[in-house]
Amino acid sequence: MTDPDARFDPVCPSGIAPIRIGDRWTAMVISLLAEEPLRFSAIRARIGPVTAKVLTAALRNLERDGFVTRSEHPGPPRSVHYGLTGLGRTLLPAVALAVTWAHDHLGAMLDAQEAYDREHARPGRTEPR
Amino acid sequence: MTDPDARFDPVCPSGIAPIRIGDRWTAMVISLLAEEPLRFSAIRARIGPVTAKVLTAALRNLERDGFVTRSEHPGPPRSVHYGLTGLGRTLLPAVALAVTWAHDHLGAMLDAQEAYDREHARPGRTEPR
DNA sequence: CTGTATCCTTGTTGATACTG
DNA sequence: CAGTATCAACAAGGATACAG
Repeated sequence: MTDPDARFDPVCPSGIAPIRIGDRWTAMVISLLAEEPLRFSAIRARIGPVTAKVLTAALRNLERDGFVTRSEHPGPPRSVHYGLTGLGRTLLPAVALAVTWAHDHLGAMLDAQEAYDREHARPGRTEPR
Repeated sequence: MTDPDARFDPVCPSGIAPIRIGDRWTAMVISLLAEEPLRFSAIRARIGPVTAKVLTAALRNLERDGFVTRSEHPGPPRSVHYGLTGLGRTLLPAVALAVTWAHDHLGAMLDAQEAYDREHARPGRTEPR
């Protein structure tokens, strides 16, 4: 909330969390737009490593589902603003729950995975990979 | 709760809902096991159209994540029982939220999609596809 | 600046056949 | 009964180049 740019990892740090909202970038976009409407380049800058093509696809799906609005402001240079709709806001509790779950239980899940892998990776051999 | 077999569609009716828990069958499996531990064939019968391979993969992932336990009872015929762990139960609120969201807002989302498709499908031509 | 057009890699889901 | 082994089909995600 204090950084102007590129911070992020609340939900699905690389997609490891079991609770997902839409595709890979949907939850982040919804989180960002919940605070304030943003233009394409602002969203992209804050999310970080996402190509224009993929972010465009995510925003198109969001728009098609009725979760975000898209408004063009002619230029040049032109700008396109995206904002959350009321329907889009109904997803915020789900995003919040995903974040809370990850905060509370992701570590336990990762530990369980490690234990499982240790136990099921060729019994008798201690070297992983 | 009264049917012994094959009923289902609470979460992700075909994967259209935007909130997903794990892979395609994870939410259903968790919902089923929340009521009572079940054996492989029972899970499969209740879910319906899922192949043994895919259900096995889902259960393996669930086990690896520490969400379900797997206990073998030698036969023949043998049986393998699956049950929810405490960590697995932490996902129940997420499943419940997904079901509630779908109940409350899936219709609006579907309507938005229809409207979007109607508007963006070749303006001037009324024929879809 | 805000995308679109290709091409490519990877992951997910499933059908089918077979095994302890 | 409870899986495993293969093979096939498809969608998601991304790199790169280009366009309005």
